[in-house]
Amino acid sequence: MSSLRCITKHPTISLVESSTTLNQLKEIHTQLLVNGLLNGDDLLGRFAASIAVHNPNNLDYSNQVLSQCPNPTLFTFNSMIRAYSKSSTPQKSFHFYSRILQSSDDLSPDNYTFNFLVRTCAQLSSRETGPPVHGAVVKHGFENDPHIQSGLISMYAELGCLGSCRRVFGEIPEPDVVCQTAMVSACAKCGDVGFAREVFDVMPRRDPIAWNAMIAGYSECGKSTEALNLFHLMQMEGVKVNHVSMISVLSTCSHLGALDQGRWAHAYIEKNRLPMTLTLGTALIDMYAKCGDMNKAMEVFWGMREKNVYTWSSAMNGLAMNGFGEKCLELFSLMKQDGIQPNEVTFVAVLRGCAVVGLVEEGRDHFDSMRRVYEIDPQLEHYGCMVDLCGRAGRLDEALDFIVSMPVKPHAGAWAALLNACRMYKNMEMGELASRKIVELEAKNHGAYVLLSNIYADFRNWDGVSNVRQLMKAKGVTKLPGCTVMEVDGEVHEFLVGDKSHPRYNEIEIMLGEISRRLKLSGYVANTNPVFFDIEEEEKEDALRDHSEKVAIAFGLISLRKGMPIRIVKNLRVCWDCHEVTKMISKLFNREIIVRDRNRFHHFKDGECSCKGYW
DNA sequence: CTAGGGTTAG
Repeated sequence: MSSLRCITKHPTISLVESSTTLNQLKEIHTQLLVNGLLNGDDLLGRFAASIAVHNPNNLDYSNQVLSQCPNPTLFTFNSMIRAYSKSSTPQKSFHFYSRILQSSDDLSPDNYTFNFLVRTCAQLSSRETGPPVHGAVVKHGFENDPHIQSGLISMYAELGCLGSCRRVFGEIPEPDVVCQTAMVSACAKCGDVGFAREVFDVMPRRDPIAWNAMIAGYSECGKSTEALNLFHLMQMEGVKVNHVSMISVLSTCSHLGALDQGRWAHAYIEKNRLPMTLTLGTALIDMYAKCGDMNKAMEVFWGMREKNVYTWSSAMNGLAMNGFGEKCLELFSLMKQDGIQPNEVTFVAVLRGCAVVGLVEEGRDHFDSMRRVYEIDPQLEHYGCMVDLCGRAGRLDEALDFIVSMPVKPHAGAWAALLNACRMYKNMEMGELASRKIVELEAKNHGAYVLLSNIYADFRNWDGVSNVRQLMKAKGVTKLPGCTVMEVDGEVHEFLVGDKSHPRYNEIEIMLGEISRRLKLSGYVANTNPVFFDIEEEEKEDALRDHSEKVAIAFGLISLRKGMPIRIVKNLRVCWDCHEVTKMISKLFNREIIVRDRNRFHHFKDGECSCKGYW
């Protein structure tokens, strides 16, 4: 009786929500059929639409209901297009678009249809469908609809067509704040963050979303300083900061490895009681992980009520990067127990976790399970991880087998992983092969030349060393200057290799002297030895003591209170000599030193490093 | 009853 009343007033359909179970849907469906109300009022069509929009997990069921509908309305088809535009198979939207065009009821697509269809194209990131749909928009006369205009701008940004974004935007006589924000975001996504800023600067009204778009744009382009500056400007102008703003701020801190600023952001979120959403929590985990504070990252992780594949993958990747391979694999088990489906990014973390612990067989099993159990085709990255995994364990032939077995042409990264292993395990022939391959792919890959030169030096093959140098000169290979960044009391200090311009350089120099004195006392052989000289890695300077990380560590020793760990971020890989020296400093000065290099973390303590000598 | 811009992992 009560259900009948519900149906006559139609609220049964609006009862469909995301938590409605399939059984409940079936119950409602049965009531609709039993009560014979399906005729005349298009209840079934509305029911199908309602499922599609509010309960997209049951899109199949929605289709089933739709199939019992003799003459679905435009409303129903539009709802289906909308649902599929957000699904994992957006291309199915076009099926319903065709049904509109071919309908015997003379249905004609309206502004809603195109709005959703444009989103489908953005989702598909397809240059085949995007422009024709834009054409259809114009043909049907909807090109002046602001909803569709903003959608088109986002769509062309997905396609990487900045020119088209500008054309669409330019044809809007008086773009509103939404279209302007879409344009800011689009320009940044296409790499022209300068133009994004121009659009942003001339906006007559900037709401918090516009600010967030601009900050995120800087953040994505790696313009960290600009991102943080704009965030501060946003606060000074009294614009309401929300949790989305903080996601970009945290992401910037992750990028910089700026723990102090990251902690400040965390405190700001709590002080202002911003909602701790799933995304924000994940950004926090990533920030702590990329700043080397894995304890704090896991504290946040365990405190989160809800976790998705991003949350798990961030934590797992953080554990692997920080050298906690077993923990990473434990987390993987827990994730599966929790019923979260791993994806290709999760497997990058899993394989890295295996690599840092040297679990070759387990890594192989996980790699095989990708396709077999999860139907994920391994990508270049996964093959690269396998090469690294085998290579680290000294199984160079197996590593090479993985490269040979790649379904596509191996990328430089795979060969680089092999080359690194060749350096560690002193295999000159394979090292030569690997570096030749890298240089074929990337003629100016500085790291490849340096590693090869290191291998030759290991073999006292000075002709080889000299040939590599000549080759580099002939090809005009330039090196990226080594650079180390560290925070002291929230202030960022940058040290370039050989740069003595720091205001406290005199004190730093005294400390560098003190460091070498203590090193010598403890038996460290100064690196004037020509063998050491040639074993340096990505950097080549006359005096190894000028390597930026050493200068930064010296500055840390004089500027950070006793007991405070020294945290530094280096743009290149740490060189062998610096690694040795840092191990000893951690012991001699009783300091924890945490170094993030281009690939991973090194946690130095009591003369040991978490990477156990392989990086 | 179906619309628009900002947000996380490699």
